[in-house]
Amino acid sequence: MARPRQALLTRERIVEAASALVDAEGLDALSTRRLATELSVQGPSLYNHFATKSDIVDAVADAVIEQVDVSAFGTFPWDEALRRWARSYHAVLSAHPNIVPVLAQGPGRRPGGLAMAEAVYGALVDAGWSYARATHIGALMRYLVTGSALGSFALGFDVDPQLYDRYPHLGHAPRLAEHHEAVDEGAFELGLDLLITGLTARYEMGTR
Amino acid sequence: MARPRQALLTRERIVEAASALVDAEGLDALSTRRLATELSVQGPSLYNHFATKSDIVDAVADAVIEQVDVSAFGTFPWDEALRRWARSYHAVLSAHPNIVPVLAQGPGRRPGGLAMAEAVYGALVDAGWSYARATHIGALMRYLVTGSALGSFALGFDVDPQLYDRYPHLGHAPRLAEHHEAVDEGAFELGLDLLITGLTARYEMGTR
DNA sequence: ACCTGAACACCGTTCAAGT
DNA sequence: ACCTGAACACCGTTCAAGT
Repeated sequence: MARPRQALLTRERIVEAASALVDAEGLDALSTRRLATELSVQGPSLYNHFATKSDIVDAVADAVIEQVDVSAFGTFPWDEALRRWARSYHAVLSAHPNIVPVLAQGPGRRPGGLAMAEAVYGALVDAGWSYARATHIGALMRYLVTGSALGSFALGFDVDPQLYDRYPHLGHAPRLAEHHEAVDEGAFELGLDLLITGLTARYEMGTR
Repeated sequence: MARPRQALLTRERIVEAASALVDAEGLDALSTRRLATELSVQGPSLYNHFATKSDIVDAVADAVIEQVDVSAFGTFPWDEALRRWARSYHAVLSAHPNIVPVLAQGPGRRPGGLAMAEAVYGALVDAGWSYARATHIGALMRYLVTGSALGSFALGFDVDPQLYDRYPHLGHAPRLAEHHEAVDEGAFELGLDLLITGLTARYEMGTR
């Protein structure tokens, strides 16, 4: 087969297959040859649609960010909007943890990432926050969300109980995994509440 | 050359060279062959000292964590200790950003990571925080520190000004890079202050 | 325009052979 | 015990050849 009259690949199909592969088996499992096999073509065919593998990864990352709901910024006061956006951002990234290392690097040139930054920053500035503080708040929210999505805290400890013999306070560590969702959610919600409550207090004091 | 009478390699020398390579050129530059070349041996020689490349990466990560100063937990009240530890943790990770994706996965079986967790968790529990809250606070601090060290917020935006024509609020984005240190530090310090202040308030209210 | 096979310069890891 | 060369099964990417 050389060129078929109907193209075998589209950017959309490639991104879909790549996303599924990353979600199912992780970033390391995404190789151009493996992805091509999944799409029933040969590796080099992908280069007719993307210039590099990195561009494919970026497209996967942006498809995830586009799922984040920023609509609250149009309909709620800044603090409630921030809370709703952060929860959506957190939920989306927690559903796709394998791509988080890419998202944690920032929006770069990705349209979805830039659109999200525009919505957040615009809403904060419109609410009266200084440019500097609006930037800090946007950064801080990204730190919290990517930091929590990047690695489950509760699953970050090896389950071998014997490992903790030398650490008197860590006896419960190997059993954290059993309720890791509650632990990770609890930590995120605590952080979100502390940040928003603290920001609201400062806002009302006029230190914006 | 077969076996020399004095071993050419030690685990220490391998970790040192690997750390230097990761710091200078990033995790992707760390290949067994490249690392071996740096040490004037052949690739397979490394396997006499480490079982897998992953074990080498873990050793590099733990060498970084061991630099974090946890001594404040013995000498200061929990809130001040938390603040001092977090700043040290942040400074160390910011000095070695390329290894942060590994650290963000948790301590696993790494002794340095476990020792740090022991110090933090122990101090919080001793101060009167519940097991659940102590876990949440430890998680939260890791989220903030790894999230901020993983990718500079200010450097996460492409510098091409034309890119921002469609985003009315992001006109300053390409110039964030000029003062990225101040921006990233400001966001981290804001976050740290909001978290500790909020935790202190809850502690004093008795909700531990 | 778009897919292919062949090729290049890489990977991590195994293993028998050497001292 | 520890280093080596050869080998295996992989990588990302280029490119001329095909329709």
